[in-house]
Amino acid sequence: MALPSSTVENYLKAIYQAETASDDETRLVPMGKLASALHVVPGTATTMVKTLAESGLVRYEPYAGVRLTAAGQKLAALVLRRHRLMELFLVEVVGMSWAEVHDEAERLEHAASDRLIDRIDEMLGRPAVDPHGDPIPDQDGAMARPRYQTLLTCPIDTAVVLARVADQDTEFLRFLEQSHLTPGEVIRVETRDAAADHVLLRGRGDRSIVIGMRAAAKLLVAPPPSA
Amino acid sequence: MALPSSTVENYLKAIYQAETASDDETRLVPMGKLASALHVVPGTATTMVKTLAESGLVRYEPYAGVRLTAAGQKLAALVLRRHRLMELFLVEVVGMSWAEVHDEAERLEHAASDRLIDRIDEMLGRPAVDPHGDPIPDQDGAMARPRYQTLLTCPIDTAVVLARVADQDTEFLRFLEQSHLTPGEVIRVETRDAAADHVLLRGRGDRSIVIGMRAAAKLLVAPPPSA
DNA sequence: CCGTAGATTTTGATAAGTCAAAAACAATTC
DNA sequence: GAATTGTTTTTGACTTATCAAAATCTACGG
Repeated sequence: MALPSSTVENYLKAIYQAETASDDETRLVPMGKLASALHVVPGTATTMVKTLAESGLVRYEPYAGVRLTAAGQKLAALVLRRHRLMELFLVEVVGMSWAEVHDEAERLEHAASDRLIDRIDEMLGRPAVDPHGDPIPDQDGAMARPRYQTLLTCPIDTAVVLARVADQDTEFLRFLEQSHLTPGEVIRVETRDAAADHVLLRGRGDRSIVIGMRAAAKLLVAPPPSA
Repeated sequence: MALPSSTVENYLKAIYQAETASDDETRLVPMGKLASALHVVPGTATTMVKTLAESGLVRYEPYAGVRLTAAGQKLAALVLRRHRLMELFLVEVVGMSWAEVHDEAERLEHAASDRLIDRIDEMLGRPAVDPHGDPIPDQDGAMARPRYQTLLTCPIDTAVVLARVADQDTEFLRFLEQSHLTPGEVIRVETRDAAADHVLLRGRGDRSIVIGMRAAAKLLVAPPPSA
């Protein structure tokens, strides 16, 4: 089979991410979701998904949605691998900002050869996660899938380690960077106020930070290593 | 004007390189040359060149050929800049082989942002030439254009410095690498034999190397620095 | 100046992606 | 269970880039 175009790669990646972002991962990804993730009109997504189904990369159920096959999952994971290794490389080696590497990697992931990616993997010491804490699949597409709590669900007044940021928006990442809310930081939730839609954090140097609940849900945390 | 597609970038680059490779740079590049450089049929090149002409990037004279306008030249030079900086980066920072970076850069040059390219330029200390000795244009598209002799034209039995290799074929480059015929090496032409179509060189460690005249013409040399 | 060889242009098709808008469907709500 | 609302699919069209093959042009030799 011919190598997938970057359009195909982007569809597979989007389906993969929609599947894993869902509460119930066995649910089909609806066309509307997929279309808006890819910034195309729904009809375009339908057409493309039908051709992906013919290639055996997805299973498509009309009016219901789409799901990756095993082959599609593997390909999607390898795209994510390229993307995440590239992001980490751009941060660690090239010295680009945490906040801006996503868009760059979004294009480079389709241009880099497997050889280059493996070389980067080696240079970085076969890392497990990218700069946002997203896990990096291995050459076979296998990837650790730790289940984290979020700042909305973790215990109050207990130290936790920020493990992963589930958003790639440049402005949001810049804000987090300035607030020292990057993976590895130890923080504590002091209060949550559903009515006010906010979460009050105590961060590095006892700095206090208030973020909205939507933002808090995007910050994934783990118990501190020594606890 | 919208950003040029990578196809447009490749056409401009090919025209640029055909122009500068020509003895008389004022001559138009014929369609056949351009088409074969890009691995397309001549009719495709004609069609594309006409649309480039409408964008003001080339001047096209039917049945005669094509030439870059000032705007086209600048764009082409910036593509070469991206390509050559990327090649040097892949060799110096990523540790890829001299012989294999060309194809990789061929794809990455269309995906890398100006920001990334400038960062790479800075990391490498604003280098003047790429790993093959090809000059690197600056941000404005300006580039030094030294005129070198070749191993066919340089004086016999005189030390010269290998300055540039005018060929990107991986196999050829691998051969040169193994023969220590890379930019910077000091070598000497011992004999040339037109009938036998060969040139006898004395390279590093007095190693003697015989290459054909076609290959010799691709090795550009300069007088040694201290001579 | 005529004919021909070789290059170039034209013409008609094709493939990949995409959109706009009409048609069809699913799922509620009354 | 019929109507309405919101998705989804279909249809027809468009863009970019390409090829195959026919038509045309240029330049050269006689």
